[in-house]
Amino acid sequence: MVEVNRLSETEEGYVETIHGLIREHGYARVTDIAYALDVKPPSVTNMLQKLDAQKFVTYTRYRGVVLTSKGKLLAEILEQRHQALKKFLIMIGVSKETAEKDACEIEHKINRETIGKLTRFVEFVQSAPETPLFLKHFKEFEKTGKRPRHCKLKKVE
Amino acid sequence: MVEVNRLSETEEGYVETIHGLIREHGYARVTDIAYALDVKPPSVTNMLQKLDAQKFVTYTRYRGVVLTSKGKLLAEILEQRHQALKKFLIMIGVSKETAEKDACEIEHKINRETIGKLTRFVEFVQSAPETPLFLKHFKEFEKTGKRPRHCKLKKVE
DNA sequence: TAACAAATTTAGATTTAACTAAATTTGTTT
DNA sequence: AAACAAATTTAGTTAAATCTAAATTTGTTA
Repeated sequence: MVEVNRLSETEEGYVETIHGLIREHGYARVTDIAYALDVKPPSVTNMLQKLDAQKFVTYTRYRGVVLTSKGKLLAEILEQRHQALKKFLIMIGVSKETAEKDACEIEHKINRETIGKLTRFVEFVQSAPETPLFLKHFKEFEKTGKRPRHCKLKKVE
Repeated sequence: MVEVNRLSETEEGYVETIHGLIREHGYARVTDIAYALDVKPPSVTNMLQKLDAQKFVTYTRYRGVVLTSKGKLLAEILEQRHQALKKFLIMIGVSKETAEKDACEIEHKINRETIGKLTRFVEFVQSAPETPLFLKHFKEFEKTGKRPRHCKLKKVE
């Protein structure tokens, strides 16, 4: 696994947003980054200069930004974290909107160990041939407040 | 459910720490808060003044701090969040140390909806008479990288 | 091509939460 | 009680990330 210097939460947010915009529109303008992050354009310019100094992006005044390979690597790691978190939250019944928001916040805070476990947990559940029983039971538990009567089960054959 | 003004992550951390120290030692000194949060004493004094202004604590110069009922309420909510998160992380195999650290970070970020689901999920799992199958299977999956062969199960009787 | 509008950048201010160094208060010890 | 050490507070600085207002650049349109 490759290491990338730890950035501030805010810096990571910019890298992620730039990555997302480029993926969706082919480019990332100052105005669009500002809109996506709900900040004003001067704040974006400021941060682009910082990220350029750290070689996460290549920034040319008045022209635009692209991610360096270092930036792309970081963006991909963040994307993976984001997806794992979001999938997990949706899995336990959090709404898509909240899952999206919370994944955004949490992904910058969480340790490698935790994100690793969570990723594998999501893989585990998603690799199941059908919705695992425990999730069905959890839904039931949520509705009724009661744990479904312990299902006595036995392996066939 | 009662509402408490949303504080900054930092402010919440102070309230929580003060609560913890009082619970454990009966009082919370500036020096101890500073040590617990890994900041210097002047930073603590500064924050105590802010938290007092917002009525989360009662602070008397040179004398000490106590939580107001508003502060206690917030601390209890944070404590619940913290415990739910920590339990969940430990449940999926994160080490106690990392679980503690990450719970600390995440608890200030997460939406009410998410923490609600997570809390109920933890309750659900912990109310099981024994370690649920899916957790055993997940452990297996972690070790071998493979999902345990779909266990064909059938209800007894 | 000159003028204009939109986008971007610069300059400088603000806020939050930290810090250091110096001053003050408290409590203990002689 | 005086002196001293430890704890706390004050004063003033710093850094990160934001903002507004004003200046600059770009690209389009008359």
